[in-house]
Amino acid sequence: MASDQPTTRRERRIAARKAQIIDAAARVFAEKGFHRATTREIAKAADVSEGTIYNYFDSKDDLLIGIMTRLAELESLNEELMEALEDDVRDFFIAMFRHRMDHIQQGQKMLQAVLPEVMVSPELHSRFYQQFVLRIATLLEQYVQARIEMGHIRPVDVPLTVRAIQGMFVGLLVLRILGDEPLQSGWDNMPEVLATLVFDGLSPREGG
Amino acid sequence: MASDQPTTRRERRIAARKAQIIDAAARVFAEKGFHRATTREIAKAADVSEGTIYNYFDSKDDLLIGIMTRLAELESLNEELMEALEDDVRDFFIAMFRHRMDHIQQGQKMLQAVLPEVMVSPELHSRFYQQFVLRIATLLEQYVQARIEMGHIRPVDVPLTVRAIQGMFVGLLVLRILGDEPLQSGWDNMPEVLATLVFDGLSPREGG
Amino acid sequence: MASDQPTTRRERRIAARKAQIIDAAARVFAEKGFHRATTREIAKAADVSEGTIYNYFDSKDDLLIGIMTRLAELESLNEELMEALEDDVRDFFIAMFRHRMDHIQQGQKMLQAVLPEVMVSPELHSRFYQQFVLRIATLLEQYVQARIEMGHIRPVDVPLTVRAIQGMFVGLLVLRILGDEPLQSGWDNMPEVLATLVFDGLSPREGG
Amino acid sequence: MASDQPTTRRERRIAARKAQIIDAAARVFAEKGFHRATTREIAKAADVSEGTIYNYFDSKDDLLIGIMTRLAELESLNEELMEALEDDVRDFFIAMFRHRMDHIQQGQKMLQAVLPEVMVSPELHSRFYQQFVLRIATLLEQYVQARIEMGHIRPVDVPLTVRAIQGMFVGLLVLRILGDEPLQSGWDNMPEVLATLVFDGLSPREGG
DNA sequence: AATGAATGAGTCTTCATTCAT
DNA sequence: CATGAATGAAGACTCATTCAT
Repeated sequence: MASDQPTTRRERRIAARKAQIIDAAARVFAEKGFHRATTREIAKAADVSEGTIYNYFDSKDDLLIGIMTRLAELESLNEELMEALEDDVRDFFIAMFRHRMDHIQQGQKMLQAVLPEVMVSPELHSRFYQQFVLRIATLLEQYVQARIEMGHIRPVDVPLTVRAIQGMFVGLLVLRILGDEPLQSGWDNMPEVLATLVFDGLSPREGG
Repeated sequence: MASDQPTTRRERRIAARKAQIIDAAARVFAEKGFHRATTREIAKAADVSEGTIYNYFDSKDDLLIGIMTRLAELESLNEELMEALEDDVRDFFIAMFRHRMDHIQQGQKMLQAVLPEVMVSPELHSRFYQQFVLRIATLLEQYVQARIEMGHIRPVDVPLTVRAIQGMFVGLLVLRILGDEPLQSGWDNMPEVLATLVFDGLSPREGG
Repeated sequence: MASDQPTTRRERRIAARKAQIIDAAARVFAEKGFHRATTREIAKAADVSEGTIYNYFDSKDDLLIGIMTRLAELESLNEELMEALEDDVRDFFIAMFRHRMDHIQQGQKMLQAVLPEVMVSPELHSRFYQQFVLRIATLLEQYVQARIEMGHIRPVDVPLTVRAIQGMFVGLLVLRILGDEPLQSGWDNMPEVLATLVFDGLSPREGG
Repeated sequence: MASDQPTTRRERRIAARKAQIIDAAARVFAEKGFHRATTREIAKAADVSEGTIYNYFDSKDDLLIGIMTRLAELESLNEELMEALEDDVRDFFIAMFRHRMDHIQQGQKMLQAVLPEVMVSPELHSRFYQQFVLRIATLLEQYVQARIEMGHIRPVDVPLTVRAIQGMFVGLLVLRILGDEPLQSGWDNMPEVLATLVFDGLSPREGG
């Protein structure tokens, strides 16, 4: 399913270098922002020369694309979560929430590097939106729609409800970036809190 | 009630100029991002010279602060919403949601200008966080806590639940910036959707 | 002898304003240097508006010319010193030295404002040189030449010797500007020291 | 004897580039003055790009510091002159005068670049004063004091006398910068003239 | 005659990108 | 492939000067 497993020694070396540079870039971008980060800093953080960066990436912008691509590879929503699809609705939500929270936590550096720039650059809007928002939104819409029809979820405006949930993740990421303390220390409890908030709201009234 | 009504002719002229420049800056920042926006563009958008900008603001950074300050002035959460405090819980939430959605819509340009930069500049983190997140969060926490004690809201982890709700607003703003279509066209219906999602989740089970 | 004694009330007012502005300019130039001094600062120091400066002077450069002119007016070498011309040679030198040292002390602000800029701007070179160096040099040359012929001064290379003496004054001004402490506190004794040095020489009196 | 001989190829290349840029800067500063000189001009004069300048110097100000440092390196007062210390007093003075005059002539561009700015910038005052004035002054004071005690020099106010001599050099540099013609053409004769003036004095030999 | 807001040309400085070694 | 010095375009900011009030 993954497109190109690097097989040859050469390909593996190249992939490793790219990863090394992307990691450094993500770290520096996250810390100082895309524009305040200089290629010099990134080179130093990656422990290579500035010139080397340009042997692997076309431009500074391309580094950002690289981070997004890397981030997308880490997205394994499908496999892990698909298994929970058949679970009880509530359990599925908890699983999904946990999955997203973990994902945000792991990828925070990269998301923090990418998100602000994405919000600002129309050319990146759709790339990011498609890659990270729409795919999940579509999936969720299908799921919710199906469960509504099965009577497991109260009838709601599906697209908007899904946006609200999606938005919550994005917003929690932003609050995290802004350094919100309760969120920081309570992060691990969020899946349950969200499940209670969202799911009990979605579930049909007891005794209905 | 407003602290300093500019009274003299001179003060009014200065305030007008500042507003004129801030509006232009917000527009340009929103469109191209803080760093890609040039002072020349802002000057042109404001129909003044570059030099004039610096007669009213210390630096480009200061323009951003100016936008935040302006945004904060538009915050009138208290007055309008306080009246709804005694309403039925559900009605209050709808009122609040509507209020926030309107606010986001009106201030989108400015928020779009400010938010990405705020996420990226540690010095701005706390300023923005205190001004736009924490104040509302604190208010909501108090409200929710009180209503829990009155039995109008199910016992929940108050701080985290409030973060989830706050996050939703922030996240919806981000999705809006990213150009999400369903959100765009369904924006006016969001208050009800959110109320259903969030409130019915908070309300104690019927017959409980 | 002075060209235009301002007689009418109007002329006196104008002259007063010019003096007020020139004083301020000299102070600010002396403190921060011509280029680092802004017209705004000068205006503030003169307690007028920036615009007013331009009602009395054509440009910032013109202010410098104004200071030089003012400085030249203070030069009254002739009158006071001419009386000493017939004195004993040694007494004349002491009188002259004292006169120059006083002059430097009084006009330091203005000289400090003017000299560095004069050294740097070829257009000002000759103006300053003619006004403040050559006139005195010529006078001294004539005096020394005459006294040599009278046997009161040892035969020397007159032009170069006079340059050396002139240079001493200029150089002492520079050292003063640089903040040399012994010079500062011993300034009043300099005339005698210089007279001993220049007139008697360092070598012990023969047969003394 | 010089502290750090650049040994590696890299160090030599860097030192050469710095020298190349400093020379250009000194030329341009001397001609137009520090503030009227643009980095663009300096770059052109040094035959490098503007950016390259900043690879070797932190700022335009730093170029001035660089010139001063370079100038200080050329100061070899000690070695060459120390040998003359034991000479006849008159011969020592001639040697010193010749040394200083040569030094001024060689370093005129750099001095002309540095001196006016030094007079104007309090931060540079002491740096220059210590480096170029005080060191020599102290040396001279010691010498004169010793010779007075040996009876080779008439008892005088040592610090002030030394200032007068120091001032003469500085002043002659200034007159040279101002384009004084007799000085220009007679420069090579100045050491003898100065020696006669300072050491013998103007007064005719008693009993001569 | 005085004011001071508006102007915009001019400058230092940064930094992504290139390329000779 | 790696390097890092060189490049120069671009941009924030300053400030002498003007002019409407």
